[in-house]
Amino acid sequence: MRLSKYFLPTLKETPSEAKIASHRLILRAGMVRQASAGIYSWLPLGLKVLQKIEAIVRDEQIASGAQEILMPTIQSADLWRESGRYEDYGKEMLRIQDRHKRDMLYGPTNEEQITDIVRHAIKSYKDLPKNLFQIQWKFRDEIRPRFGVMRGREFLMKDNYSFDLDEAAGRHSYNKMFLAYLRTFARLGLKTIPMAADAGPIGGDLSHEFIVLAPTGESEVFYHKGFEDFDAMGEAAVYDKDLQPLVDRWTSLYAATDNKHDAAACPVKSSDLKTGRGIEVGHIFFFGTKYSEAMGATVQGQDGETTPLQMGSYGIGVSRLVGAIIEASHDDAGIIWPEAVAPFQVGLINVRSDNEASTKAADALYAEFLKAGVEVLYDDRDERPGAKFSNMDLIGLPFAVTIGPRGLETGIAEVKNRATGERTEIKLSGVVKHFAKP
RNA sequence: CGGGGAGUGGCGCAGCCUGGUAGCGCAUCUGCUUUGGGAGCAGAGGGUCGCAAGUUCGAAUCUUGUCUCCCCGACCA
Repeated sequence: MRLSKYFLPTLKETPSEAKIASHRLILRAGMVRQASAGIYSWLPLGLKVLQKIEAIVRDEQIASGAQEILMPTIQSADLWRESGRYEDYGKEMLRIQDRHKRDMLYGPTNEEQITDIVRHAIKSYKDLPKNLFQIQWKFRDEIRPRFGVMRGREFLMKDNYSFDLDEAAGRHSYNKMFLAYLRTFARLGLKTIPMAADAGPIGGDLSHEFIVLAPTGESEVFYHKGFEDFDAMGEAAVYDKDLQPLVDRWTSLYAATDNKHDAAACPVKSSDLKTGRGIEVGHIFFFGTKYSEAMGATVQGQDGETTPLQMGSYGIGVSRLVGAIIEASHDDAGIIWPEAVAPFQVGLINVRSDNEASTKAADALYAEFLKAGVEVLYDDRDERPGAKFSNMDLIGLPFAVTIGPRGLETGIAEVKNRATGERTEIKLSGVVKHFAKP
């Protein structure tokens, strides 16, 4: 993409309302624009990142055996009356009426809806297990939205729901998601710690939160230093074996957020206890028959008996992850994207767009990048070098390739690693090869 | 929902106390000079001062109402 044609409204100055790094940076980098409190439009650069995160989340869901569906954002109040949550959910739920004065709502989550789908379609134990997921916009009318995209009212969420015949099978489904979440966040370049959690309004007795460690996270977290040696990517994606030992290992060490942590009662000796800051990006629940009983979602077992489905639900805050990743990875100059979610892999800078040789070389390199299938953002604008460098640092592409008359004298380009700041000189002929995926 | 703060050009702000018809920096446009870390000079365009009512000869400025946004707290993917 040529920057001269790209819609990328970056800001030199920081909007006054943004107090935390990720909020400041998504605005400055031209990724989003606030529409109203807690509601954002996604601009090209931001949407690209959102979609990359979405793709990884989707990939790991599918790898775990889940199947993708898409449910509506607007739901009927009647379904929620069946589960009793229409009354219980409170003001967080946005309630609306259609032209016939029917009560509707903008879904804050979809347990009722999925249960309705499944109870009509699944009648036999032979249809189980099933795990269905969607990546869909949700709306929760937060008392106080803040932190930009990290705590919006409208947000993109991956939610999925497992259905099993008995509790043991349900726990296996739960464990699958536990593993899938560890892998998902690791692929996104994040260090996460699972923590035992209250089930909250969704209900149930088995629940874990996944907390991303970020120096500017919203809550303080306490965890056993042993977590630092755990490697989520090392967990092979084998889902049909017994996953309990793996889950046990990841949950054997102490971890708690500040509202749960009691320094006096903490079982970990202080030399083993680490503190940091974190952001909740995922939450999984196993709640058994809470909804299936209330809504009559049952199957016949092998013995002919009718039993309610064992269910779990699992969420990942996809749009929140955009903010969380930035909180975990930025510096004074701007964002530092992990390669897996970077909107472009490489930024190409022509420092002297008035210089014929420089422009020719940069144009040629750009064409070569495109041909090699490397995602490249080419700053071909007639701007001063300083403006181009600063802008490139701000939007945080993993690598910046600089072409200018000075390097052309010896036939080299400068490649800068955004994360490390390291600069290397590479022969022009070898630049694209350096980035092309084999 | 409790407490605090702010709405003046795309962004950041001054002006308000003490009413007299709107200003600064950045950005934008034109021209010239410049060009390896957010250039310089000259010129130009752009504002119902959140909205509504009121006081007044006259309101960005005073009064009342209202809407929106932000920050701190309790709650949340």
